[in-house]
Amino acid sequence: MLAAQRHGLILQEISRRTAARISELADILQVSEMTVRRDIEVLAQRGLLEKVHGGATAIVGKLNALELPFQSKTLREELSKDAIAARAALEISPGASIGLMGGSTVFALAKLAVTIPGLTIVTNSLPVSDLFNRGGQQSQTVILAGGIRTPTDSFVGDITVSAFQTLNLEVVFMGAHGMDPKGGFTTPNLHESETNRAVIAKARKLVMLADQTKWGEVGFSTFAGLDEADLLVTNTGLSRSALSELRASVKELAVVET
Amino acid sequence: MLAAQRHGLILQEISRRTAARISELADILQVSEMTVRRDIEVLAQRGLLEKVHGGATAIVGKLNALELPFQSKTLREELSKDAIAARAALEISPGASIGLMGGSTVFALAKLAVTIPGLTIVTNSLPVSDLFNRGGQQSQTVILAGGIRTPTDSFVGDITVSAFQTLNLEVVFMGAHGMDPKGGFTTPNLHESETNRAVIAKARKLVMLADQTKWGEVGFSTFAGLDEADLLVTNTGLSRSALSELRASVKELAVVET
DNA sequence: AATTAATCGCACAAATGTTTACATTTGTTA
DNA sequence: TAACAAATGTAAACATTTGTGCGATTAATT
Repeated sequence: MLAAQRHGLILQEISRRTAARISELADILQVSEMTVRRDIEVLAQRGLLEKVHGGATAIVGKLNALELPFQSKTLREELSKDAIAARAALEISPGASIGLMGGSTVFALAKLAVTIPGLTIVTNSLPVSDLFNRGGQQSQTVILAGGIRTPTDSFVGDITVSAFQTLNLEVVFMGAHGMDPKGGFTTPNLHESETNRAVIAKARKLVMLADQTKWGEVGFSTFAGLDEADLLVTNTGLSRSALSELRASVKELAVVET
Repeated sequence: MLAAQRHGLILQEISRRTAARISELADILQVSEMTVRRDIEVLAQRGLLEKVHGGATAIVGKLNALELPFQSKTLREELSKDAIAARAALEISPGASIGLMGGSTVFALAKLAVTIPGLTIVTNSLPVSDLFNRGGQQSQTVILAGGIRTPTDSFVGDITVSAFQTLNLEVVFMGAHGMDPKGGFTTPNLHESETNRAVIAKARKLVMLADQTKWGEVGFSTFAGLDEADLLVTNTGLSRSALSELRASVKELAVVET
């Protein structure tokens, strides 16, 4: 891995979690602590993070407060999400009206969408709203569908649903906690599930985003069958049988390299 | 956990509760009391909190400015808002359904409302939602009315309005940028004005909050006449003639000492 | 006022993190 | 591919942070 890549990943990790310790970063990046120290040294020199005893933190005044939406999980997963998001972004044409539902994978897509001009975005995710609010284009319109707030700063419930129902979206992008031939797309949160179902019923085209770790997972509540996805974007790492099951179920399948 | 992270958490806790004792913090942070002492020592050195026997307290003006969303203009205005909010809070009974519209004065009220149990709160203000999200009670329900986001992190527009229209609120609390016998209650933001108008039309009881600096100000758009307020809470400092004009217009007038 | 309880802060040891200097690996160029 | 430069890893000396025990100090209670 290139030093520049490492630098990027360190910044990403720090901005995501507001802080990280040397040992963690060394472990994640599979390099020695000394190398991480040197990386942090130069990044601190450039004012991109702050070096503290034991690790590094995001710069207080900068975008740290905004960038902490989704915590934990591994960097590897993060890379998968980014790859999936990149493929999904091809489905967004400038000037389109799109829906972005809450979740970390869709958030990765949102990061790419901020540069696309003329979009009308409807989302139930506060992190997504924050993202466009901070870095979006003048030509974009962002509507946050309100409602009841979940621990992950998404909004769900009747109010949320009715906001989506007023608006006609060309594409809706959605993540899932689980993806299974029998269980379909699932989530552990019942309210989120209801909200998703209502949005799907209204959507003209549904693009599901789910990395290979979701396969075989069945959450508490199903909000869609596999066959309801007009396009499923996932990444390599699924077994041959899983792929053929998916290919048979979803209308279109895209598998990206991680 | 990094020392820097601990410092952040301590400040957060202090700002939320205005004070905390060493033993509590040590328990929360899972470190020894001595470590908390040392942390508090450096934070006090930096002027971020005040060290007292038994723990630490927030510094009156300073910490609020860092954590809270609305820039403190003068200290006097801040105190006025708090006094007005205290009076307005009397209109909230436990278990009530209330509306809290965006604005710094209403936010001051929201800070008091977090301790009232059983409330159902509908707001178009992200800062208010954040406030309850962080410090609210289990028994409270908070609904954020989504829509288009303004620079002050309120939401406005059709979506916002329809969220309010679904719900029946006992009282709605609202601020204004201007208050004038001819101009009525005004704001410089047209969309905000439209949203306010729609909410007022639905509200059973309207409580307006406006300090004396608002008197005579006429913003771009009027959203209500003075006579539409069921209760106006303001503070001392208005002229005799202003008071008599207000008394004649609004249904009920409360003037608080600053 | 006397007594009790809680809190404070010092000193030291243990654990953790940093730095320096040098060895090793990896990449680049003639 | 030899020679060199750059990047990375290793290890020992050094510095910082943290926890603990304990007497001194402050608040609370009788």
